[in-house]
Amino acid sequence: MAILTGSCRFGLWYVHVAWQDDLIYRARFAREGIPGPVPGEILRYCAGRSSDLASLRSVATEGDTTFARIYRAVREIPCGETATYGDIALAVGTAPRAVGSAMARNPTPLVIPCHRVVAKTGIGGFSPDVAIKEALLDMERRGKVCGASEGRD
DNA sequence: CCAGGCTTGGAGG
DNA sequence: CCTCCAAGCCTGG
Repeated sequence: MAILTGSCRFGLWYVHVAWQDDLIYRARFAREGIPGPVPGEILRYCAGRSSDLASLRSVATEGDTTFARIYRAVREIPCGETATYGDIALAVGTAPRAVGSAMARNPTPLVIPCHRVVAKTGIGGFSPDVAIKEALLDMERRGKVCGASEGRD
């Protein structure tokens, strides 16, 4: 079966996803949408409904490179919570700056919740727009999207 | 090899 | 409180 591509809306943005079953190859935020399906969990998450992004896998966590280890550590941050670049660096055994680089190049945002990694003093950065990060964190803090899709509400 | 990145902590005004 | 500066780590060109 071939890799699927599609997008779904998130506020003023669209999330483009390249995937196959529960494995995500690529995700990115863009101004325009493209036709095609996205995984149900991502669809529900973007709609602000109960979902479980942790059930999805990312190609970014494969291998034993420093970046892969960073992505695995980031993936363990619970929905609704945050960790600093320094926290992740300490856990992985690298420097905060390296964590920042890894987040900036995260090939699968959402699946690798780089939006939950904040600076020690502030929210930190997020491309293409830090407003997306704020929206995601705000949404998670309200608990609506956290947890398996048990529907309800 | 070198620039640059979603950092951080310390020095100094 | 704010600006400036260097240490430190990794990846892509």
